[in-house]
Amino acid sequence: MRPPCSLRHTPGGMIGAMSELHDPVLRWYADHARELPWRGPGASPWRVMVSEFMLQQTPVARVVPVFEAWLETWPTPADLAAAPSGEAVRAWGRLGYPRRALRLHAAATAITEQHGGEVPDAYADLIALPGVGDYTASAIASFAFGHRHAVLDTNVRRVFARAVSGTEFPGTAVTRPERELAESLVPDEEPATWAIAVMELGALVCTAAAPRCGSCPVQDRCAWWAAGRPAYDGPPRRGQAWAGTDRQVRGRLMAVLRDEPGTVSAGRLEQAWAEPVQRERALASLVADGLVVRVGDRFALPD
DNA sequence: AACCCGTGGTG
DNA sequence: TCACCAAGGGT
Repeated sequence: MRPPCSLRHTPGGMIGAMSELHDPVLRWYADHARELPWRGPGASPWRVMVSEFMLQQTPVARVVPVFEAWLETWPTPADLAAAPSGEAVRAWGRLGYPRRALRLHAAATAITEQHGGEVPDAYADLIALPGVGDYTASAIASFAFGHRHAVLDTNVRRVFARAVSGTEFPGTAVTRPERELAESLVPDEEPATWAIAVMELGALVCTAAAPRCGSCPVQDRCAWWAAGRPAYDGPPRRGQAWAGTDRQVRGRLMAVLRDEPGTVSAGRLEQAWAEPVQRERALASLVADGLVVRVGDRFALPD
């Protein structure tokens, strides 16, 4: 039997609800964990790191094929660092937010130059890398190296919001009590398994839109369920405008550049978006981001 | 703190 | 159908 949950920290005085979560969640995970190419004993820290970059705001199903091809092409950080950043952007394909590809390339360069080509295991070294924030640093330190960290992603935050706090969704930003709760729940033994188990539960059962409470291992311990699944009552959560935004235009332009092996004429970009003011603004922002370079009167992905 | 950054699946 | 949202990070 696992020892009872640590009671060192008791935010909110919710010890009872907290300490009962571990065993059912871990048992559920043992039976329902997906086999993913960045999991398992064969998963190198680099594989974990690449997967975490790709999974930032992008669903698992879309990541898997790109991930496989990526690791085939660049099996180590040094391999990626040796390639032109534009090739990383091209290989990123349609995962979205292509600045992530640029940041992953920059992180690989930093790892090659400053860490002997090995993904660092310390949170402080990880979060210093481009494109690595609190979540990604915690995830790599935990999943790749087994370190004890609270891994707070959108899934984990939602599970704790419901099971412990009794609200349908967490707040916009991570609060101090929320972080302390998450940290208090991380077990001393196999903390990475706990982190990934809660995340998986949020991804497969305690989902945002249509939670499968009938299949949930902690339904009988869930504060939100006990309260009758009350509807979200917090501040309105901002939507993500799309049609007509610069993001849409940038996406159009990047799609053209990805699909061309060499340079692209200005005329070809005009076909992607007719309205000149917004097109030029978007193109300028792509150049400023380093996603596009001007080559004479033509355009291309960077070297 | 609020806003920006892609893309596509889904209920 | 269309609003919602997905293993966030940077500014």
